[in-house]
Amino acid sequence: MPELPEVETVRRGLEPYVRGRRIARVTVRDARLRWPVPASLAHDAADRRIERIARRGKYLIVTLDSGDRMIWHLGMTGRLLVLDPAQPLVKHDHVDFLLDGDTLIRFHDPRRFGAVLWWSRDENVHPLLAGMGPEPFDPAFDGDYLFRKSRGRSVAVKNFVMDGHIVVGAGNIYAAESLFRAGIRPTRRAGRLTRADCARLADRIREVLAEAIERGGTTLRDFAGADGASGYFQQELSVYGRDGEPCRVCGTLIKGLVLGGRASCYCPRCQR
DNA sequence: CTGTTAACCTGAGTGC
DNA sequence: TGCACTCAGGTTAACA
Repeated sequence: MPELPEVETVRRGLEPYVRGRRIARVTVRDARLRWPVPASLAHDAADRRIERIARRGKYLIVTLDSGDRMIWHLGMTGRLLVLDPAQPLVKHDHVDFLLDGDTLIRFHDPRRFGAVLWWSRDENVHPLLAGMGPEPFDPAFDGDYLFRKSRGRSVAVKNFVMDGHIVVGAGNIYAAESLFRAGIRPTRRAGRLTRADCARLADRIREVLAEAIERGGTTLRDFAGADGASGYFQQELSVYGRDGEPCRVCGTLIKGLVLGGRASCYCPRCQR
């Protein structure tokens, strides 16, 4: 479910509720997530104060006053909701963070592709975050960067853009949408992009992600912000999930195909 | 190194 | 109503 805009929406929703708050109790009901929730996490996080919550790619990083951090990831179906502590449990409510006794942050994840991990202050870099590409809004991410990185690469540009080693945060939806706006077919080999293509693509990736954040993300099925509200960017989608429907720009039927094992859509006329 | 595929897991939707 | 089947927003392990 969540790509960068959805994770950022959750981060912004959580921030006012968690910043400066003390963790009274952590309850792990099911530790079997993408990686097991460390057995010591509940004890180690208890009584710590949350200094801030940041985002790196699709990971949320919760810094504690001890200097240790937690890494939260939503996988495909994860939710992090701010709730009243009396909120009844439902299926797939795997981890609770009770703050100062009156605010509950609840991690809910049917498919369990998400993660709740510990990042010790003794570890400078966490293995999951090492080797990640730049943030799309980092000045280091621009057309020149994309051009350099794509030289000699035969992979389809859509898979290239979704590769977290190249740039973080663009998943299946926003990769498709960025390529539409840039007028580039998802099947084009990355190494065949011109300098101008790369400049346009970098700009459109940033643009699409920024607009989606403004709309509170894209809700297709599962996604909800920390307050449980849906996003609205799905109304703005030009190609994702529109296989067989007319292009909003030229009327040509949107084409679907599978790239790197993922469903992809593009307009055969607008994208070359 | 690059590139491709399957795998992890559950639920929703479709067609018979 | 039930069953078999497909697909889903992410990521990585295993392979050629």
